[in-house]
Amino acid sequence: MDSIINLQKKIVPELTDLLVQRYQILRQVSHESPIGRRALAGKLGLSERVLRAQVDFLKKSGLLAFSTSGMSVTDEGADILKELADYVRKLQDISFLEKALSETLQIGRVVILPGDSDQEEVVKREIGRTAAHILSKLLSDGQRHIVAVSGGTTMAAMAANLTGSEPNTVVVPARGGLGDNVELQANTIATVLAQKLGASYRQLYVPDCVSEDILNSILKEDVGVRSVVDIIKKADILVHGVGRASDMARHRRLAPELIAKLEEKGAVGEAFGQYCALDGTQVYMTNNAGLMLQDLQHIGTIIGIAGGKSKAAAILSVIRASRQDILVTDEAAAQEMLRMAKA
Amino acid sequence: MDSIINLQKKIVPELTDLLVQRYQILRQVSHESPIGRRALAGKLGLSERVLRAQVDFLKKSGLLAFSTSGMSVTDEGADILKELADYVRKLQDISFLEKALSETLQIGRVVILPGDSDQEEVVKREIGRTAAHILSKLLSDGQRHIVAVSGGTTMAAMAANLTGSEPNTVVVPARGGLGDNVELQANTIATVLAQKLGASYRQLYVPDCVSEDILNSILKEDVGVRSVVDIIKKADILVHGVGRASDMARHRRLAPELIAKLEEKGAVGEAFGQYCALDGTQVYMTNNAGLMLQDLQHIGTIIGIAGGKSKAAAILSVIRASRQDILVTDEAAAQEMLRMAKA
DNA sequence: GATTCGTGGGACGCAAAAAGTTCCACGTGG
DNA sequence: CCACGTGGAACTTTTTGCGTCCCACGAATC
Repeated sequence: MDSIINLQKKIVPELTDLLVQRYQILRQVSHESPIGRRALAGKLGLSERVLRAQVDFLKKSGLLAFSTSGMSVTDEGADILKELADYVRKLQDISFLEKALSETLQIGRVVILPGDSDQEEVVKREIGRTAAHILSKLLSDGQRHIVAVSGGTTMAAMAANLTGSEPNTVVVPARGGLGDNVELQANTIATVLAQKLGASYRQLYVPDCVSEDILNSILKEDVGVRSVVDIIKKADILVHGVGRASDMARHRRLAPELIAKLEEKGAVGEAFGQYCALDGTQVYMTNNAGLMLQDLQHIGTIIGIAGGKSKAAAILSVIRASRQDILVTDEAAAQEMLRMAKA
Repeated sequence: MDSIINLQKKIVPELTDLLVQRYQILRQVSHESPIGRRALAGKLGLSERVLRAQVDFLKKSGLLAFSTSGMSVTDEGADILKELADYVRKLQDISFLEKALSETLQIGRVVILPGDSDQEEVVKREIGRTAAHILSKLLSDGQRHIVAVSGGTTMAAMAANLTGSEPNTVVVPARGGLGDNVELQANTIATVLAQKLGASYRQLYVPDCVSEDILNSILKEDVGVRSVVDIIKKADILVHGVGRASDMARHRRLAPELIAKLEEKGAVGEAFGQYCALDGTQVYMTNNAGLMLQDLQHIGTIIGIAGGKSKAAAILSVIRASRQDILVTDEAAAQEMLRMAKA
């Protein structure tokens, strides 16, 4: 049942509005019958003409009956209305979720894709594709942009789906490298993204887990790293994924005592090197070059992309710790976050 | 799942064509990729422009990818296509059924409504409503029509749903009265129908089960009956229901020996007084005034309306026995009839 | 009993979207 | 090197959607 709804949203998205509109008309009529066109149009905020088109259809379908005193729903219409209720709720839940999340968490724009990334791999792809679309729109204003990106599977999904022609844009990693899987490193993502966009890119080769002294000396002496860091600090768009703190700590092979410390302080989420607790406090930041928390306020647009019920706490912590302008996530994460935020 | 499909067919039927079209495009591309617009449009019998609109949409949705050698489906498109297959099959089954039945039984037009009248009362209503719509269209050509109707619940459902303004039309019962339930008699149906249409009507008061002698004397002496019969013989539209032979025989309270004879000869279906066997032979005809089998060939349009899996054999027998121009039935009956016709 | 209000139905006309048509630059394969 | 089929785009025609106004009619109120 859910799969059908998602399928339809994908293949005939224009149906949703129409269906919801007809449902609303039917419902309104059932509550206020008999009611005339003009009054109904007023109630629903529709023009009389556009309402008439729908009403004529519903009449032709035998769901509405007309009398001299106005229209009312037929028996069949009442049956349909009852069945339709569930369906529309499912269909609408998402836009409702988007609004609720946007208001609760003070995020300018929330986009939610149906499903759960944890369960269906395709949802993560969908998040990536949607984020790609949003980024693409942002970049297409003709101005020069500096885009900072993080790593991760979701970010990779975004990069894979991006196309465009933005020769003025520069793509940089938000922070220095992150071990293991090359394909998911910020540097790699930045490269792929830049190539897809026809943009230029700069890379930042700073290993993780270096001591502060070594890092400082690199920053001082390595003019290549210096110049890239300077560009990063001037980024006006930041796109980042979100990881679960425990996963990321293990992934980065942090020292056991550090992991213990993170746990103790309640770190649940991680984004571009900063570890956050559920209440939004920053618990720890990896010792690396690139964007710092204090840099975020100067960035024009911060886009977070992450999904899956298991990541809800992580996403929430990151949102609370930093600012967030656009969030692209999935239904499962959104519902869980809303539940947590209320508690 | 089925309920959603029916719901959508009812509330947003215009989606169906669109969805099927997009599905067909996706499928065709997946089979012949890479393929270009023109070739694809040719294959699908679409104009290039209308195909392009759909193709652009599918591209925007990330289901189709374009290269210099043509278009092909993306991974996501392939997933969608797979899921879509079941769905479209369900959606299309009916139009497929309509075509198959129309060809197999040599009926000009077959209209099938989803569901089973035996199971859901609402389906019978739907059949009536659809038939009403068709009749209404037929009558609205401004010409003078004589409409002959039979009795039965489905016919009553049709009459209930009819509206129009056809003062030139005359409605008559196809044959003489049929005992018991007044509301379902042909005379009553004709009256209701005429009133709903704003048409005039004539009634035929001839009791069932009279001897041939009495019938003949009535026809000779009763000038009222004579004149109505003359009108009936000139009918250009016949709308009739179909009954199961055994039900009708019991309903008409035929003599036990006659019932036995009917059974022996394999009567399964009944329509306006004629009993038919499954192979299309006419087994028996009630002794009454009105339309005879030989009159049917002079009638312009014969519309049969009946549904329910249990009536499949009856409908099939009647179709084979007489001519049928339009058949309105339901999915269950249609499937069963097709199965029988193949066997 | 007259009047006024709201009803559904219908008609006109403009604007925007859809669809038909045609052209062109380009990559591919012979 | 050329012919062919491609995608992209521009232009024109047609259709449709929708705003607007009007009318006949029944009901309720005065």
